[in-house]
Amino acid sequence: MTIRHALLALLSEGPKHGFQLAQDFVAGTGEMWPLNTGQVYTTLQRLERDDLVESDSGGVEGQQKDVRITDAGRRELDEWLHSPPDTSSPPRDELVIKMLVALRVPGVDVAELAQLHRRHVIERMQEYTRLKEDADDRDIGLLLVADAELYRLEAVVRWLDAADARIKRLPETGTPAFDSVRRPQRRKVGARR
Amino acid sequence: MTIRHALLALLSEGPKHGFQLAQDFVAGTGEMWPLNTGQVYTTLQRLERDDLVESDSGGVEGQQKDVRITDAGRRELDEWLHSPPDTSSPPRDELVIKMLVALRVPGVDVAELAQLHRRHVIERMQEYTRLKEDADDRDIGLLLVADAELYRLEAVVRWLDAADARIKRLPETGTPAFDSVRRPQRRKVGARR
DNA sequence: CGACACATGTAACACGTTACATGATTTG
DNA sequence: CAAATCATGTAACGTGTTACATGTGTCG
Repeated sequence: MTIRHALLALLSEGPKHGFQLAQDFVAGTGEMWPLNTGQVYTTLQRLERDDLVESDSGGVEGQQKDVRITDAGRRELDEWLHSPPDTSSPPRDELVIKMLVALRVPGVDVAELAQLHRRHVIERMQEYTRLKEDADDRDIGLLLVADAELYRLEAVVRWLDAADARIKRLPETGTPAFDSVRRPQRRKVGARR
Repeated sequence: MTIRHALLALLSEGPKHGFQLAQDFVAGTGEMWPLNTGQVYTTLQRLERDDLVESDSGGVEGQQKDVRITDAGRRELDEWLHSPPDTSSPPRDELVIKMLVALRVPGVDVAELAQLHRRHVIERMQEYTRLKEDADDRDIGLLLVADAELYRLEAVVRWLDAADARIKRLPETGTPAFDSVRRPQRRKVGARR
């Protein structure tokens, strides 16, 4: 749903054609987030199907075709801008799942894994820091995206450290495989939502 | 690719059938991440197609069918566990995109938007904090997931504040629509990767 | 002319989600 | 018996990704 609404937002500036939308999007993120041009057209088709945009129907094929946002599109955009992402359950984080399941894989040193990933994250933080230093101060898109990634990665490092501490505090180091395979499903009381 | 490998990990403990995998996954996250049972079966099909797992072929239909991980599956799992998520470009963050494009939507008060989202995030942080307080100390899955979400949300708050500051520091408050529609595409030099 | 940017699209595929259909087994 | 749980699956849909095919305009 992200690209969809982003295109809507870019169209709220005024009518554009597909190629320009793709470029505007990529340029707007300081080239941090690439976007395949082809995807723009498929997304535009869906937007048009849902009456959120309209285009110069008929016209010459192969020529540039201006796309306009509709009133319904403006309403949809406004709602999206003001709605918080995903109130239900927290987003599935690949690294979190990785560490979680690693606990159950026989023969894996989880603490070592945590350190491995920690090093990777630190390296990437350094990359983004360098990138910000070299960046044009006016490229607000790049700066905001780099900021976001830096804060996010910092949080990952903190979590890895906290997770490492939690795991070391764990009592049972015995093989969990035996338990888990045979143990009947325990019943949870008061599951949330 | 996340579920796929998570199932592989759970199967490395020993042979299981689909339903049990689904339950193990959900229980392993302290019920934080739901998983539709149906998806497990489709994912298992793909895993079997790729020779990462094998099952008791033929057997009685409708009965529980044990699935085993293969050697190739073990190698794949090990590689996944040790590889850092997505080195190429930073993950697309919906909130970041939202704020980025909001800058270009006429008639939107971006600072106000930032505060709106900030409040939402703070509320969710409080929820997860409460959840952790009420949780069973032994439910390592729930604790780790809640930790991850808390650190993540904290980073979001920091970013929102930083973004707000950056935006207020911006010089041009004039209508950007005019520029952007007419201005020819500027050329970026030295685009990264 | 040839390369390159501009411009529009399609095809195939992977992944995830929801909803639904179907039965077997257990238990109040 | 009826309801809940266990268990396996399919169908439809949305979104995203990569790769490809096709053509126009411009400029050295």
